[in-house]
Amino acid sequence: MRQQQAGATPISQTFRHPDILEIARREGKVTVDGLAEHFGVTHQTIRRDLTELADSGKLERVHGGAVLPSGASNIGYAERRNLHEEAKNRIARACAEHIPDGCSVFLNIGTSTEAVARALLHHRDLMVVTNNMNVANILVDNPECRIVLTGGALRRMDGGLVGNLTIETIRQFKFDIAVIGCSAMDADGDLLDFDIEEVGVSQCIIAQSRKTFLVTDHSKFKRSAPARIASAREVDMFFTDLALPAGLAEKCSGWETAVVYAPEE
Amino acid sequence: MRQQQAGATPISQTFRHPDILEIARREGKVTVDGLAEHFGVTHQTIRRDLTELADSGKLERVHGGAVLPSGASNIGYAERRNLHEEAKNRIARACAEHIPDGCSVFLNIGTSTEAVARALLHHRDLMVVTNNMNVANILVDNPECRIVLTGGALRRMDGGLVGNLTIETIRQFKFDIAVIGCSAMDADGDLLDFDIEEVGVSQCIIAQSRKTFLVTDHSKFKRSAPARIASAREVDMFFTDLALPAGLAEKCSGWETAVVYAPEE
DNA sequence: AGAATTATTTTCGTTTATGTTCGTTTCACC
DNA sequence: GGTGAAACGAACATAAACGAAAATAATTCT
Repeated sequence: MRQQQAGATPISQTFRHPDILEIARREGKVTVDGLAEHFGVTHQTIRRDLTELADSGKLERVHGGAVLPSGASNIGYAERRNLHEEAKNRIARACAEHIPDGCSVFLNIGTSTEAVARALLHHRDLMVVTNNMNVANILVDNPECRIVLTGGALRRMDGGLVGNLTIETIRQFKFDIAVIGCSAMDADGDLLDFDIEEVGVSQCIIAQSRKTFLVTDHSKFKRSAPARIASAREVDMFFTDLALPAGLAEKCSGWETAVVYAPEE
Repeated sequence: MRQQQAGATPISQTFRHPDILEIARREGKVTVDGLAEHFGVTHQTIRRDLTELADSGKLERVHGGAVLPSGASNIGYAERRNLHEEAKNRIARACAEHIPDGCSVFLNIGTSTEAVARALLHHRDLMVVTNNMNVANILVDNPECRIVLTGGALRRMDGGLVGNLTIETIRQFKFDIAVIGCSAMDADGDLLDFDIEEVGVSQCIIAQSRKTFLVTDHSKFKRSAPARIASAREVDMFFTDLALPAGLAEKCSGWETAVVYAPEE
């Protein structure tokens, strides 16, 4: 009789709940079948879990599974997040493995950096500075992580905080590691972006960091973009999923830019 | 050997506790069975350990073991939000009615200001600046609202962004309306707060605004707090739910502070 | 060393989570 | 718009996990 939940439904506690939420956040949805197999339990058990998670507002129940509660998610962005999602998560995990506990990190705008945030959920004693509201919302769940947001106007499209406040804030810090993405990358090893303002931010981040990590999946190799952020020469570690285009790998080794491939597993 | 009473601190400086936390953080979870075997003790002992760790908030108990606390450890805040929730919403609606479309507004930290944010979900063409992540997350759902976040360290307790970045950001704006709350209010009409840092922020907000709106439910009239934000004299409109204490209403009318009561309906 | 306190184990009745079964609802396909 | 298959929720049985309390072991203190 001692520990009674205050309100109405005494929600059951199980190992699965945190995992289910993590999967849901990563994949955007979960299925009863998939979870039943993943955990090796019956469908009915998963249904109970999903019902409870839905009752407490963490998920939204649909036939056959559950999805993230509607609300904040932006459609176009959500689609882009699902694009190459598997690869991004692999890359992010590889990147997180090279981020030691206890260091200070900047996470830039971008779906890839958000994946890194999710991969940092179990790191300890981090200090994360970010101009990305989504990153902040993700890392709130890591109680051992100090979160600092740069100021700026909230861009609904991607949760980014933009404007001159951003750079001003960044100048006040010196990071151990900067984690950045890019919209495109050309054969010369130049990192490119669509948004000129963001380029300024990225350059500033690189300047304020001891090490620069780049996270980019292979789809960026084929594209181009108008604004130049920097050269891969300035990057210390480059995390990606597939082999670099001809010539680039050699350039990187010449520049002492370590290339880490996230295995397909 | 007697059982501990809840009120006192159930101190048990077992050497196992740090290890258990260490394992939990590495694995994300711990099992009673696993720990019992690992330490060579009985299940019951491990259960006691886990109960203690859970009571002190380090872990979250689940059937068969424990997991890391699932983020948002702001139980106190959630409770406070539910406190007088109805009144807060009424007050917030009254306040929102006095905020015209198309103006610029600052929303400060606090449960009352969050209620105002919810009441602004259907306003148009607003520009809202805030140091409260919750406010930003709420107003994301209003597509006709520009949102600017101040920079700062994220305080999980209440979603506040704190630190000197906050004031620096605020200084760069001039608001039509500032919406602030307070922790307490005394008979002289002074607005009080528990946190001295927040007082500085509130004062800065008032200084940068053409009008100041105060939202506070009647429970604040009976309390006190150590730090002084300002006098109600500097407030233009004061939104509350019940009649002001004797004398204060007269003072307000002398100060040209309009008092708006949110009807019980 | 002996008493007092604290930590752990043992035991036992109770609670909780899960699997199973079955009738009902929902969805997708014709 | 009807039909079959899948998904669903309720009810029950069971085994595991649980908490309380007494018994035992390991401390600390004087």
